[in-house]
Amino acid sequence: MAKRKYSIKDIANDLNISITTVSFILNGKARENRISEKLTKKVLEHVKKVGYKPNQLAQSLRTGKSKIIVFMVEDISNPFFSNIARNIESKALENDYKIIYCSTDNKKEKAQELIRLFKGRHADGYIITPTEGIEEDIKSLMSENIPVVLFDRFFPEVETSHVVINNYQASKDANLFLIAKGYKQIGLVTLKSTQTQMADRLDGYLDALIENNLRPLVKEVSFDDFNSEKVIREIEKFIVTNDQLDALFFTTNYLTINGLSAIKRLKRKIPEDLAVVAFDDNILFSLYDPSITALVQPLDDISKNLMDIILTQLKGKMEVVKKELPATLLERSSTG
Amino acid sequence: MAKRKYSIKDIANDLNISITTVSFILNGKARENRISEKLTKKVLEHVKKVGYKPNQLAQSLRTGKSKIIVFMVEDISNPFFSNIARNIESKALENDYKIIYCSTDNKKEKAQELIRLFKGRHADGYIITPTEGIEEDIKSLMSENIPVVLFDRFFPEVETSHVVINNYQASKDANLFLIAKGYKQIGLVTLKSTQTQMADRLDGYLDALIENNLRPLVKEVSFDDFNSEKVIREIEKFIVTNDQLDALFFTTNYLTINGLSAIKRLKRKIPEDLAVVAFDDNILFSLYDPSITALVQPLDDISKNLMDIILTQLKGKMEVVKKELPATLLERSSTG
DNA sequence: CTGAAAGCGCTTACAG
DNA sequence: CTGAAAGCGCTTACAG
Repeated sequence: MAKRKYSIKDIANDLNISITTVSFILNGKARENRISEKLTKKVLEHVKKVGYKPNQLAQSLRTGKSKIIVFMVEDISNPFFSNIARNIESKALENDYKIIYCSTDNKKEKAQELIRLFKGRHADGYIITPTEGIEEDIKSLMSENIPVVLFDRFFPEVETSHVVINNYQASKDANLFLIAKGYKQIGLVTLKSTQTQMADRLDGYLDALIENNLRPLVKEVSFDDFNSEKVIREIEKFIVTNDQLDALFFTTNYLTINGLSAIKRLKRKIPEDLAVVAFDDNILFSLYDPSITALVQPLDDISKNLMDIILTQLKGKMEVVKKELPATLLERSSTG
Repeated sequence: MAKRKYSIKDIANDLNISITTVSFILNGKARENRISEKLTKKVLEHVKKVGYKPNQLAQSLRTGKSKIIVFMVEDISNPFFSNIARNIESKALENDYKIIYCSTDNKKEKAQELIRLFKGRHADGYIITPTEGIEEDIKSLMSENIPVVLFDRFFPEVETSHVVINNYQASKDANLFLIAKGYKQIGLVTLKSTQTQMADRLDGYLDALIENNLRPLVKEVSFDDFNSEKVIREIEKFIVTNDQLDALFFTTNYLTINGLSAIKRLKRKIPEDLAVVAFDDNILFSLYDPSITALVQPLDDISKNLMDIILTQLKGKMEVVKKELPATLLERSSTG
């Protein structure tokens, strides 16, 4: 096993001072404890020379802080989440925090179990895409003054920090864009979900159509059926049974991908037979033939805001910050 | 802050026994310390009733184990890695381990810094896609008896457990397949790299061509230039200056994606003008028009083997296990 | 200016 | 069968 590590005690011994003094100096409390500049410098130099690193475990046990931030998302293998993961990881490391990730599969039970698990492990903070039904778990974290930031979606009735997209406006704008292009029968393919992001995307779509006296046509795919083949068939059926459709708006990445499969199988031409707009971008959409018009989420900006908020809270400023960032409509070839 | 947690001491108090006894029972050492069945049962029931969970931090400090496995990959936002991440995460959790991930960007310095960081944090084990030049760091971990498993690539001269793909054979087979299909001028687009996986893919290609008296034509994109636009242009140039090419074999996911962009810009038809085979699959390849023939890596199998090996080592059996798994050629439309 | 000592919550060698 | 005690490596209130 690893050799016994060089500890604060060894430093104290080497320098013939007490560990208290070493600890104060290491924690930047030399001044307030009126330790001489000379001694401070001497200790710091020695520490550097021997390459001493405090034992994080012991610090954690003593201070109750683990220097761990939990990044709990729906599915880490979804590029939207893994790209954000990538961004926050480096920022966390810079600030001496580690990120532990986990995937909930959007299942309430799994989310609750994970929160319980990490509470037991004294995680210092949480960045979460909440599943439905975990309001109480979030509240309980907050009542213990543990930093929490939600993203992608949130609970309107729970006062939490969050970073989301202007789902309503983005969705509405995308549909107004389709309408302006002359499309008259725009179908919506979305997930059966009461979560804010989905509700807002639906509302944006509905309002755009209603304001223009167009008839909404909504296909809700249920999340439990999240099996590609099944989803593809559901979308195929939706298209076939609504022959008047001339455009489709998909509310997520995955739905779009499955929708493209469906359209391909039905041999419908994009955009001649059917225009397509996707919520959320994907490398596939830029390379697809034709390329797919998409609402692009600002990944860097989302990541930056998430980390800013959680780091501020970790420093003890427990204010609630709510950010709504704009998605950008990137017009490509799938919309005529 | 969080209320003081219910500790082993409280249990001992509640039940009027010593913490030693509680600890033995909790750690399944009741039998060997000849603690009565009756008492054992009583303690276990009480523990369950009050919902006591041992403080992992204290256990870690005492035992020197952190229950953390580091998952250090090239880039967690690459779907190949995030899919494996997803798989190993659940298995780790089942076994009471957490996964901390980090991305090296394939940079030696970043990899070394991260290993140093996590050694300081007493990570229990490491799953790593090594960058070039970190042989000594890997050796140093192993010399301290810390479990390490490499994957995707490894150092032939360092005796480490690893899980890789049969890169040579897969690459050779894919090219033999192209040759059997009648392609005569097969170009290779690969990364400038001395790492095993790249070297083997190159060798497989070379042998397939040479055995069939065909002339190899290799384009090496340098990794530092890993900027999409630049890569696309390099590939465009490669295609244009080698007009006799009738097929391209790409050695990675990203190279293929950029290659498809290049081919599209040049308005070459796949497979009529140029056949395409990709090493590693991607959702894009199945939906692309035409769909792209790919060497599919067995993600589940890779993940399973990685976890099996590391968990065995974590249990103390420090044997070196080397796994080479087969990639499967999935024939689609891009190869005629 | 500086140090001895308590304590975070565990595990385990030792003693009985 | 069971318990008192040391110790993992820190931080910090208290005392001088």
